Amino acid sequence: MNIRDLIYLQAIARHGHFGKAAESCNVSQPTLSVQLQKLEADLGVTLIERTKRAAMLTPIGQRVLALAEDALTAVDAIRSITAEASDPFSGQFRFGSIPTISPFLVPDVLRVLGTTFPRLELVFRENITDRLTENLLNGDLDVAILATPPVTSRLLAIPLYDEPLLVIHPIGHNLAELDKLNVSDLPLDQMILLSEGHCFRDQTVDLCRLQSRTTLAETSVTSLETIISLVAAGQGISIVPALAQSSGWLDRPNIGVKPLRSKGATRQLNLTFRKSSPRRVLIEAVAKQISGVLV
Amino acid sequence: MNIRDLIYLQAIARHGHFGKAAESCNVSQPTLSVQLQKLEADLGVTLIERTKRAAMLTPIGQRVLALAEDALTAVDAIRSITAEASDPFSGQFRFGSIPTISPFLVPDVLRVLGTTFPRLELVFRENITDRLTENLLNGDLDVAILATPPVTSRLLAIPLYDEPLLVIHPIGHNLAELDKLNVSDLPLDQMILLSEGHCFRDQTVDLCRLQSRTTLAETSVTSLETIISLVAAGQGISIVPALAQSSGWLDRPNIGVKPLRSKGATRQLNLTFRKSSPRRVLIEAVAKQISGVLV
DNA sequence: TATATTCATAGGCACTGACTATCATAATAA
DNA sequence: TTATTATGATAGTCAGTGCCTATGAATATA
Repeated sequence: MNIRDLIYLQAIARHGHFGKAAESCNVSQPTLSVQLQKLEADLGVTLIERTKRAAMLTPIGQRVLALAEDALTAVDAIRSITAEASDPFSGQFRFGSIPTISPFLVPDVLRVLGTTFPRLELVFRENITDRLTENLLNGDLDVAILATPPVTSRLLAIPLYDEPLLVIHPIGHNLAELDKLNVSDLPLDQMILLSEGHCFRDQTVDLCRLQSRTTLAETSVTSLETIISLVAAGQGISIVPALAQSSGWLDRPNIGVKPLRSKGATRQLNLTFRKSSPRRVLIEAVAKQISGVLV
Repeated sequence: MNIRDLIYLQAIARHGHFGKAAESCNVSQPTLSVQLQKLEADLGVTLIERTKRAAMLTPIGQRVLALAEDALTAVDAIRSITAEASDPFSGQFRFGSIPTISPFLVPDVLRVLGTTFPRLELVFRENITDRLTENLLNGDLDVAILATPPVTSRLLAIPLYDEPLLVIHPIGHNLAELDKLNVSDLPLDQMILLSEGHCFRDQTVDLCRLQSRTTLAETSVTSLETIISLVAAGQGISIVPALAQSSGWLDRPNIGVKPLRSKGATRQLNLTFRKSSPRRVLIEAVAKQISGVLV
């Protein structure tokens, strides 16, 4: 059986005439004649009763036609949804980002992508790097904005932004007197860190060459917002990504901000996606737009 | 697009693996690979995202698969109903007969056909010859039991029974004294006829060489049952088919029955059907069974 | 690094669907 | 009836397609 055969059957039934049906299908009459015979032989029943006057459906032919039209409806639907989806800038676009990026970036990204790609249906998901990586690999996400390079060769990353790191401290803190800060200047026992699982915690710890056990118990919290509040309350110092400042999160009365000058005191944001993704064109366009937001 | 392609898509989606999918379809892996590429090129979208680890559906691939499965369901249904219907002795069988035959014959015919062809779904319709002929020609009936030969070469007829005609008269009528009746013996002015449209009326009139106008007004009625009752009431005489007697319809106190000996005083019952009917085998078997009833 | 796995590609072959030309049969007109 | 027209079926031919085997490229795994 064949979709074409079903269309032929439908045409013959509609026209009641092989010649006219053939014309409507843009094929010759013998083609229809032969193909219908094959279909009937295949199914083992007579679908059309031929007369010199009219070609009419048998009872079983009517039932087959009804089902054939169901099938053809589904096939038409396939053609129609794929015709829409063949536009690379349409359809659902699922992207994720980590908690230390999303509050500073996602609102702008959603706005820009929404206007640049109006036919895209944007779906956003926030989670830690490991979860987002899983989502990427099993196809639940199209892209993720991460601050770490891909952990597997199945993923690719487009660099978005080399983000400086900042030290924040209470206004009265003695760091306030220094202009240019180095990691070696920091009183590491006063550092407030994010809890485990956050890649930004790992980066901070690596940078300071701390044993992660040293400060875990008392000073790890689950969000940058909490860290900022604690610093503002004079409970310690911390390192935060620069986007926090440009988003206005550090504009608090009791907080001092200093750039961190040490070598490697940046984190590289990138747009990560499956190497096998069929939406490469769209993803690269999206990366360009996000980079634009970050200028 | 092609039904086979949809099956391949389904298999790849299920197995997440071209090789296994190919095995399940009993084709080689390159076949699947090439065919899916063609399908994707045809539709203009990527349906499957290929990895060395797994072949997974894209979002549009999932939507296409859902519709493909709708189509395949309909196709399976076609295969299943045609497999059933490929038995020539199954399915709906629509037959008709004229009013001057059905009361004597159809009950027995229904019983015999029902037991001989248990998978047949019998549908019966009674009407006059002209209507039944229309029904035959437009495909609303498979066969009809008629007492006249086909009016068009598009219909064929299998002879069933050469039915004698009988004269009925009131017991006290002077015909009662004659043993063998001829048409010339009949007092034609006392004849009660069926109304126009009934072929049996036409046969009777032809036989008696009456002008149909002569007796129309007073003595035409719409059923044989009425005729028999009128004769029983002494209102006239009539000619009835022999089956009326074997069915016991003439077993009434005041009715005398005499065979009509004239040449051509019979009517030939036959099973009429479209020459183009695809159910020739079944129809011939049915004719045989009806003939059996008539012995 | 070597091996195994997986999907893609290339070349060859058989089958199928399409065409044109023609036939057989039936409906219609002369 | 006989001639004409119309319809579906058949025959022969050819191009396209689906399938195969053999092989390649890229990745995962030992």
